[in-house]
Amino acid sequence: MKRNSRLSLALHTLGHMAADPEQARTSADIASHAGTNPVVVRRVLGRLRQAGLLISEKGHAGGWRLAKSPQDITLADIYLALDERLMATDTEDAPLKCSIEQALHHRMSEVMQDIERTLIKRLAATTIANVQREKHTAVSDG
Amino acid sequence: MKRNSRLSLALHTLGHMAADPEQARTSADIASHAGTNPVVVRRVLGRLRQAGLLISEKGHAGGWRLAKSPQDITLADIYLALDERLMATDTEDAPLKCSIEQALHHRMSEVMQDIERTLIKRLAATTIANVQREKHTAVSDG
DNA sequence: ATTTCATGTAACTAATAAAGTTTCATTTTA
DNA sequence: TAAAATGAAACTTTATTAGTTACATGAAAT
Repeated sequence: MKRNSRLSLALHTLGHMAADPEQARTSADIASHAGTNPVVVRRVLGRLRQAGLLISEKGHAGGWRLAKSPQDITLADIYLALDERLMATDTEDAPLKCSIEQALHHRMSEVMQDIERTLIKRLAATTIANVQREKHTAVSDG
Repeated sequence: MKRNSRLSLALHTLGHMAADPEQARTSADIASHAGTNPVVVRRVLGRLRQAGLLISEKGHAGGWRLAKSPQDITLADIYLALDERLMATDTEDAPLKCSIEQALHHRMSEVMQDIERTLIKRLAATTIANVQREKHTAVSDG
């Protein structure tokens, strides 16, 4: 338990959905397939719904479905929807007393922010449909 | 408490040391300046010592000192010494059952690893002496 | 030698965050 | 109206990190 597994769960679920976009899936089904709990699934997928990636429907034939075509969902969308951040540290917030401290922190933050922008650009280049397709041929670099 | 503050403590301490490299500092002094505990300081600085960035000496006039010139210590050295990793997730390890899961995870891992390499390159471009110098003029972008 | 002052380290406690669980209200459809 | 699904609140469990206590070790000063 513990270590952030939201990204794992999201990738797993969206991967399956991209392979068969029409089929609605219940939290219970997803949970049992992913080896976790329906409430955990609803928590994670709820974030993806808020980001406009998924649709959920209550009631009898309800469940979860992609909100748009697999070609229109990128890894960046998923990353951003989960609100993950690189390197959770005090680097950004915190009071910061000395100017000496400030200088190094400021530089580190600059680089981190820049890297995160680059990461998002890179992730935006891959859709969940892309990866699906490549799976059937061979997995090459990007 | 909690949130990873090792990087903060390391940057703070090395920043001061870069400004006055000769002076040895005790864990107690560093801790009181940083608002934490001597044992916590020894834990964090111990990693920097293992990485060859610091020297510690026991006994009377003992304490902590830079192991090399400030110009030879980069932000990458610090980052690597602390063994921080971008995005702590299950992305890498974990068993991975379906091939569908594997495809997305693999792609995500590829991008993350590539980004981390880029990050380290970027961090390697700044030494703690650099930042110190810039502090006295003005803090500009890099 | 002995005292003093420092690190090194082990073991424990406290706080925090995420996962897992229970429970129930709400909504939709058969 | 009953059944099946999500939504969400409240709670427990687990894992990680910071903080603390205690003491062994080593080096220097007296």
